[in-house]
Amino acid sequence: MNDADTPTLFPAFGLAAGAASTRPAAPGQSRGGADRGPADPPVPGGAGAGARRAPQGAGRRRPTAAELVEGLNAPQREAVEHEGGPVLVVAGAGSGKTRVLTRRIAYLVGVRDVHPGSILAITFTNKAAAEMRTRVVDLVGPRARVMWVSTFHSACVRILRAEIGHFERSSNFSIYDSADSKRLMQMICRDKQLDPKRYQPRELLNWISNCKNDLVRPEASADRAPRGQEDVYPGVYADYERRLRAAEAFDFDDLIMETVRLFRQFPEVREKYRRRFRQVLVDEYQDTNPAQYALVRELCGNDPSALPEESGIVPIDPPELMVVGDSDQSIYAFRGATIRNILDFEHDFRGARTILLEQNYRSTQTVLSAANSVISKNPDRPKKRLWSDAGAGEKIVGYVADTEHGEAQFIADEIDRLVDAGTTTYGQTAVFYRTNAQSRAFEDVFIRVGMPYRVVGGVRFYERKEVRDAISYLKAIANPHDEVSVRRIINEPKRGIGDRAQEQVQHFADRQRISFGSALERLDEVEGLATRSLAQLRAFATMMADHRAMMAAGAAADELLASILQASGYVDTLRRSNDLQDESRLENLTEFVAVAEEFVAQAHVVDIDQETGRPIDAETGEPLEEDPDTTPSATGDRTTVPGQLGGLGSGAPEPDDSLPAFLERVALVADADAVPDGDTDGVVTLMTLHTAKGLEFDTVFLTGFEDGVFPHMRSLDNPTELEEERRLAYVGITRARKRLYLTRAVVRTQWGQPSYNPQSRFIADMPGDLLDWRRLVEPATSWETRAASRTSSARDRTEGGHVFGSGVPRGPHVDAVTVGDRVLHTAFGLGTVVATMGSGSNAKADVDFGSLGTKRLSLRHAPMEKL
DNA sequence: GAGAGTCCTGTTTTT
DNA sequence: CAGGACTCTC
Repeated sequence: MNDADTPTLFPAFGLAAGAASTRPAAPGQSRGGADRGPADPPVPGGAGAGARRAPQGAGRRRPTAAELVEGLNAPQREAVEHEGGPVLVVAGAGSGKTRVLTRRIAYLVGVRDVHPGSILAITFTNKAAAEMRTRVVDLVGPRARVMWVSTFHSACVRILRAEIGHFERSSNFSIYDSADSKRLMQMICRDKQLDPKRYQPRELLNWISNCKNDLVRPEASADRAPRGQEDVYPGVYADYERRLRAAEAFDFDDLIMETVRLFRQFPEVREKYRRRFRQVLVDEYQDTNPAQYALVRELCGNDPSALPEESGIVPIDPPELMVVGDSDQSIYAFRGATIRNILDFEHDFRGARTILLEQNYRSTQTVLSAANSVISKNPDRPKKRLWSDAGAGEKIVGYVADTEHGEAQFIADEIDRLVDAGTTTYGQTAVFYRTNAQSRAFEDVFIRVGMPYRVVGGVRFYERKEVRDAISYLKAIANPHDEVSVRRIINEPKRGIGDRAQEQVQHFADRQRISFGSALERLDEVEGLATRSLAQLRAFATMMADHRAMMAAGAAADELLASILQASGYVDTLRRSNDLQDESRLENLTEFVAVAEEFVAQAHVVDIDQETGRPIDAETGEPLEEDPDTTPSATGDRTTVPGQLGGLGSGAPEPDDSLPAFLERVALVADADAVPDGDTDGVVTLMTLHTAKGLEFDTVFLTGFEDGVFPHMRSLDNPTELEEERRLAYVGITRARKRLYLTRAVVRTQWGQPSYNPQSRFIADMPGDLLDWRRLVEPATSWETRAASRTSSARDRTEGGHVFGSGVPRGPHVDAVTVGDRVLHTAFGLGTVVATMGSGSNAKADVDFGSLGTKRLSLRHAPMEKL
């Protein structure tokens, strides 16, 4: 949490800031905190060398310009050295993008004498931010720490905490994640007595999120609502906003939208940040949404809205802007990202240049050729072609398993084989899948055969009930008005504050127009409470008040967490329980406390000189540079506060161990932040394709190559979504350095029922001669044997290994069916159509085969005929 | 007010 | 199949 500006602007809310900054570092925690993770060595030579570097003294030599561009190819170098107008770096997969970014920042600081405090670098994940910071610090020394390297969300929180007073809102706001938002929406739907069938919280939230991503406020949202919902949807949106505000909370999308709104409504504030950030860099630009684009535009555009005359502020020239991205790797359209942003960059930013990075340093040519041919099927794509001089390398291995377990078994066997042969290591191997649900089969098999693995994502740590409960306690302490959090834990563990009692409190709160939390402070005035309920409510209120007092007195986050878990009876309840699930809950809570302790320890990696109260470098003991003043003199407020250096939530030294700071970190961490760096722990990595973006492994297994799985079912009838799926395939393929496997299962259990999916169309998009099919379909089980032998294998095998070719089956099949039709299936026999879905080549039908059950069949592929 | 049992729905990706 | 929401009973 930044707080740098907070105390000056909002003394009343300054409690979070000061307490920690004078606290001396705990013994043993003051050293070497900043050099985790792989880093460029101090002398340029190549990214990713993992060695822990020696501490750098104050007298370390500045890298020279030549050193900073050493080993770069021409376009990379051009990007690093570029000076002046806006630049778009189109960085294909594996083209050294991160290297360019870090070297450029180092170059700015080391050669062009840009003050680190005037650099703003936006990354997609906190982990990427931390890594970038570390690398730059390695290159130019600790003073680089004062850079802002963070995600859009983190940067906006930091700005909002400092400036939200302009909107007359408290800087002590909570951040609602999607689960919180959902709960709030459920409350709203209940209160408005909306038919839960017609109005699903999730759907409403998605719609609202889209509005916010497009910077559309409730008043203006009517024409975006679905037909017939022009009143209800905007009404719900308005309500949602009201209640967020009452709870003093922002949801994820608000963080961006409100910052943009702030800049637009208060140009002098915008100008302040434009003056501060003279160098702006945005990574993964293809994944930005319209709101994020607007933010970049506010900060870096050359036509900012006019400043009020009376402010006397003369607008400053726009800062230098560099955005880096690859439209082929845009995979977040589903959450509002617009590929338009990168495609139109040159148009949006006057005088922009484009630099193309097409040489790939990661993969073999075989891998790249496959990736190129898949992605080239996307229409209207800016042409570019990745190339590599790494040589052809091994062929891509294809494998068709009978079931998802067969698929997993093959992969387990194959990994063991490769590792035994010394060809690769567990840590350099990854298994990717489209949806998290697919991880299960792999886990089952991997556990059975003793394969060391780790799953990234999936049931996220922070989504577990007990962890969320703990967080809610903390949030409720930090922000008494946070309705969602207070309500969540008021009766958790059960303490006899039931629905009735809560309703009465709510009722009172409504009548008094105060928050639920405030009503808890005035229990005596609440009518109709049973004596028992009243006593329990009082106890609860007292407990919370006590912890708020602790917080105000400067207690650190870990201390508060441990205390509330005890005081609330949460831990005791779990301990007493016989349910063995509760045992693991207890473990998770222990881990969560450890997370908090780690956070607090981190907070003190930046040492504070006790005499001067100024931050000193943990390694050298020398004073760190302060942030440059962020404030235009015209507004007169001073914002530089010692001890507030470092990037928020970015893995940088965090000089604030307070509860709000901890909550902020917790709210903004992504699962991707937990992704291990390469083979740090020597185990096979399992994750979704989305999570895989930005990573690389020697050996990659892409699984579930089936139409309906990947590409995902929901995209099959939508060309735009199909394009995104294809980009996802492109991302997956280009993760592989040396070996790539594509696997699929003939039959896989999906939502409890077997489903037969045809081969993914993406396979047909690759040249057949790149593929070496290790196994096709084996005469083993029921119908696919007969079906497959007739449709593909025998005939297609002769076509240069391009096995399933067009994927159009031979033999009996039907083009269309309607409900009630009787069909004869080659394997299942006589059946009755009970439902149909999709159309054209995606048409499917549910067919009741009596004792064999009902099966969903793709008409295109099902070997059956109409009777 | 709590807990057990049942229905039912939905299964993409995440800051 | 699983998780959540909802209902019913004690």
